[in-house]
Amino acid sequence: MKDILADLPGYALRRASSAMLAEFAAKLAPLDLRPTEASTLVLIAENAGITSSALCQFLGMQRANMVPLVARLEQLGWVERVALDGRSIGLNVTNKGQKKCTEVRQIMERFEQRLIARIPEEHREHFVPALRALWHS
Amino acid sequence: MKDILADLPGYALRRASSAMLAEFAAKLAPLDLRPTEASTLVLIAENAGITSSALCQFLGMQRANMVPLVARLEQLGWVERVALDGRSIGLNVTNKGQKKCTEVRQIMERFEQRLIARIPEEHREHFVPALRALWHS
DNA sequence: TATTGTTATACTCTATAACTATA
DNA sequence: TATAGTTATAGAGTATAACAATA
Repeated sequence: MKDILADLPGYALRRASSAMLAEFAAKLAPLDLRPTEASTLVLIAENAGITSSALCQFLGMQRANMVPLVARLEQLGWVERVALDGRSIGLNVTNKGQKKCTEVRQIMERFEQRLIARIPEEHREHFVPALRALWHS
Repeated sequence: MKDILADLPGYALRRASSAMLAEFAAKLAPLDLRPTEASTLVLIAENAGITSSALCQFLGMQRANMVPLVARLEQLGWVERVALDGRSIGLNVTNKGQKKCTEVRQIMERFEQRLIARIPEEHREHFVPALRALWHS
């Protein structure tokens, strides 16, 4: 089998990313949270009162896609919305949500540590800088 | 804005991957091919007579998802199917498909070169090895 | 009995277009 | 006039379950 894709950085990037995302999703599944929901919850917790728009700008997604996402977190009682003015709505994590958030953070940290551990030591320090060079440009 | 995700390798991996994939998809769009279709076409070209199952095993996807993919390539007249026995079907790229494949390869190579160029020189050699460590385990 | 190809279905993430209410 | 939130819709990738036909 000719493996002409395996040496392509773009292809390796895609495969590694989807493998890691699937693993992360599996770890989150017991909490009934998708990766995007988990990231959103954690970001709201760290930035009390943030608006949906600011969140989207930061996460690099469209505002429209945040609507059902926040709606679900609100319905679960983990996030609450407070009108800032007649147009903007600040997001906060509830007490109940804080507990969930702690669990999420634990899973995230464990996951990230295991991910790093899998990268051979001599490549580790280069990993995030290389990724950020692609992401921020 | 507290940026607690930005330093997480898993998050950086996901952002970089989705950014690059979107860019790759945009480059392929004029050929009316999605990234997965392009990879499939190129792999068939390099492995004449390969079966759908083998292709899926290599690409890390489910057989079921290959069906509409190959069907489209066949309908476009770029791939043809030849029964190997009563059960397996070998895939080949047609002459018409070879021309498209050359275009795809050009776009892929240009894309990969630009991707590599964006990574600061001192991190470059570490990039694919780190990704492969995540992907193959 | 295991494998190949297939159908049907659903989930996750993401995008665009268009609308409304407000700043 | 630009922005925040929203609705509706679609597309791309992927997964599972179940099935028929064949090895």
